[in-house]
Amino acid sequence: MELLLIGEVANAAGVSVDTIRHYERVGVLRDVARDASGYRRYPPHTVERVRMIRRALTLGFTLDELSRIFRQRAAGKPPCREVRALADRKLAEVEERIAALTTVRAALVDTLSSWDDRLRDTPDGAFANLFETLMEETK
Amino acid sequence: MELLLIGEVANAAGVSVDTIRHYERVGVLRDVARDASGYRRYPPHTVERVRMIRRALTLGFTLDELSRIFRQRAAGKPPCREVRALADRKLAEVEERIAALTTVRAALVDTLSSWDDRLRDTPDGAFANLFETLMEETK
DNA sequence: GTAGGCCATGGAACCGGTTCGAGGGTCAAG
DNA sequence: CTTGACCCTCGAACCGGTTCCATGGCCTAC
Repeated sequence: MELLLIGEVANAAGVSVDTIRHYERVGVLRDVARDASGYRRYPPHTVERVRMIRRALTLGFTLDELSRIFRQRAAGKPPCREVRALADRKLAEVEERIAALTTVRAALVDTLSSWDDRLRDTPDGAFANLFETLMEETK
Repeated sequence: MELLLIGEVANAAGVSVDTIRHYERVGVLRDVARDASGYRRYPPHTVERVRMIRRALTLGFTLDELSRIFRQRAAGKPPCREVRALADRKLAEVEERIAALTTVRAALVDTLSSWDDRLRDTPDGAFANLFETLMEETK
């Protein structure tokens, strides 16, 4: 089987070589064999591994969590139940953030409409003092 | 009129004294008079100003943007229209983030259900290799 | 006069993932 | 033998808002 250079892996996975080395450093990619020149040589499935990491990141997992999970797995202790529980917490977090952002969006829409009212009554070049209106809406 | 100490302002506005000094440093609070001991003495309406800043932050404005706006206003150039346009962009950003998070949430829900399927078939103490399933869902 | 609470300063740490920089090897093509 | 595209390491910068640190002055009360 042909082993890949770091740049090939990076390219195929759509990340930078720095990112690959970073992943190794924090332990989500394991140390890999080196050729005579000291270059890292990766088995092809590493690309999938990197993509999997990226996907886990977008789902809200952190590199630190992934590294802990992989370490635990390498130690022969299947972390599946913990992983499942962790994903559950991620879901709760995402839902919280959506809720918070939805509130923000509503507030922003309100703010915009009140600003537009105010701007209609403010001649060009005058001060509408928009930010001063921010407080009344708070309550 | 009684002037407030920094701790009093911080307390009333629900932030730390460090935050107040930070706001001064980045220019969202203007430099304020000092008493004989070198202590900052704030007019009471500063508390409202700090609350306004916090509210603007929750709406997605950055300290840097606020500082620019305040500077422009202090220079006699009403930034109202620009501020309005900026808020519009903030709204768009918030909506983008909500959309992104909604996608993530759906993916997470899918992931959880497929993991649960898999866990049902995996005896305790065995490896379910949950993360390996992450890629198929991508496409 | 000393303890405890407030205030001052400038600079650094924190979060997490990524990128960049300096300084230096390896290798193939022209 | 030089050019250019790779690769290596280790450490630091970046984003933004907040907090923390060391070091020191001020003020009140016991």
